Amino acid sequence: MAKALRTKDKIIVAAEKLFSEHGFEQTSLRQITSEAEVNLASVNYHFGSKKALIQAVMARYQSVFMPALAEQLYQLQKNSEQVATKDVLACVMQPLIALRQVRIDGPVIYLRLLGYAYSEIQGHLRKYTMANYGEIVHEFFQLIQQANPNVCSKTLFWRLHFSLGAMLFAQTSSQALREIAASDFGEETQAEETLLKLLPFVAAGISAAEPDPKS
Amino acid sequence: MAKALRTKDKIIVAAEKLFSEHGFEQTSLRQITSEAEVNLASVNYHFGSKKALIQAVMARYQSVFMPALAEQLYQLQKNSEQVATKDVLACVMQPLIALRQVRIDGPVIYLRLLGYAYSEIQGHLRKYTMANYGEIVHEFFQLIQQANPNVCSKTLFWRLHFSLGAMLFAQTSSQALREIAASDFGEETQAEETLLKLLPFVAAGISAAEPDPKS
DNA sequence: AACTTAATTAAACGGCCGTTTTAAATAAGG
DNA sequence: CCTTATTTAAAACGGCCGTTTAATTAAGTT
Repeated sequence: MAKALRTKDKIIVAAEKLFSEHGFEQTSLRQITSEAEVNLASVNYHFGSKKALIQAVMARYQSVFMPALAEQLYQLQKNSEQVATKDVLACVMQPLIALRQVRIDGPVIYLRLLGYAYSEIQGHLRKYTMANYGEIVHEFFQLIQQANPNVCSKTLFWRLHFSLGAMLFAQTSSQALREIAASDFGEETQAEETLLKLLPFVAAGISAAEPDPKS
Repeated sequence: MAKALRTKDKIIVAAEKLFSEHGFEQTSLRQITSEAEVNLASVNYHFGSKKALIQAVMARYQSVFMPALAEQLYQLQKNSEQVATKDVLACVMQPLIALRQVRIDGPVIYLRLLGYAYSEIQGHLRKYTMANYGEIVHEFFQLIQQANPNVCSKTLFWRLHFSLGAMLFAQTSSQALREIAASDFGEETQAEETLLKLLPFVAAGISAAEPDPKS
């Protein structure tokens, strides 16, 4: 029984690493079981299928991140009458850091997984997220609207997805971009620094004045 | 000889469509040759390999887009002493529209191809682009710097890639997002409208004031 | 017209994929 | 200690992949 959990965990740990590095579909079960040093068939024994393994990996992070996000949003709307866009956005930082409890490099892993999940299994992840954590997502959106009363909801919807795209792209190609930045500007950029640079960018973009419709 | 060009073109047309819909690695040569109604082996005969086909597809669009972008940038810096961020960004619109001359839906196809190219073949596309059109990219960056003298170069580098990520993400998941937006807000969103919504977002993000380093 | 070159075709190659089946080893319960 | 599940292990399954081969057809040249 104790050994069994070991095997299952070894698969999860290896799968998270390889999925976050190469994406879901580009990672084969043979790569995962080789990295985990377990037998190929044990994946299907413990998880049923590759798709189920992917879901298990994602669910493990979502189940930690989403409740933590809900708590942050609750504290924000409780303690402040007038919320600012940057404060709502900042609510995602602590839950991200909380992912260290599932894995030391959990925050980075989760963001990269999210990026691949969005580009590879399109609507699937969104459907799962909305079904299980729809209220949290909805509350996040409401707070963003509250912070930007002069921007129409439809525009905010798009701008939030632009922001998501900026974050996921930056994370997915983070390593390559940081190398280029280092060779162009001489300074090293840390992975977490990227997220800090992102916040003012998306905060300004979300709150930008809507252009004249006659241009 | 006339028939030969037909086959080669039929492959290109089918490949562009399927690549832009499902990505490069997810699209098999058998899908392409089936869609094009040509023999499987003709891809390797006319292009040499799948990788060469991908490069041919991308090069066809880049060779139209990049010179057109260079012309726009030249006109901008020639006619205005003080350039604004939104004007530099607007320089990409006409070259995008010019892609209609390679295919009716060229602009959309090109952006989606770009998105997959960045996420799937990471450094490869960037290397190719810089080797062939490095000066144009560099001039674009210079104009952005010129328009934002108060933002340091390194920050602008990251913000431009955030912008690229926002655009590519919006295009890659454009169809799904537009469906969601339609069901949530009742109005249909056109594909081109998405790009217009993007401009003020990234313009504001790029020009955002840099935050205090002590936060 | 015959001949040379180019283009198309059908079939097969080796390789990796996710999954399943088989049997052996291990742990748990009576 | 023996029986019964549970877990690991190795091998094979069918399927799709990119690529190559060899034979056939079409086009171009003198």
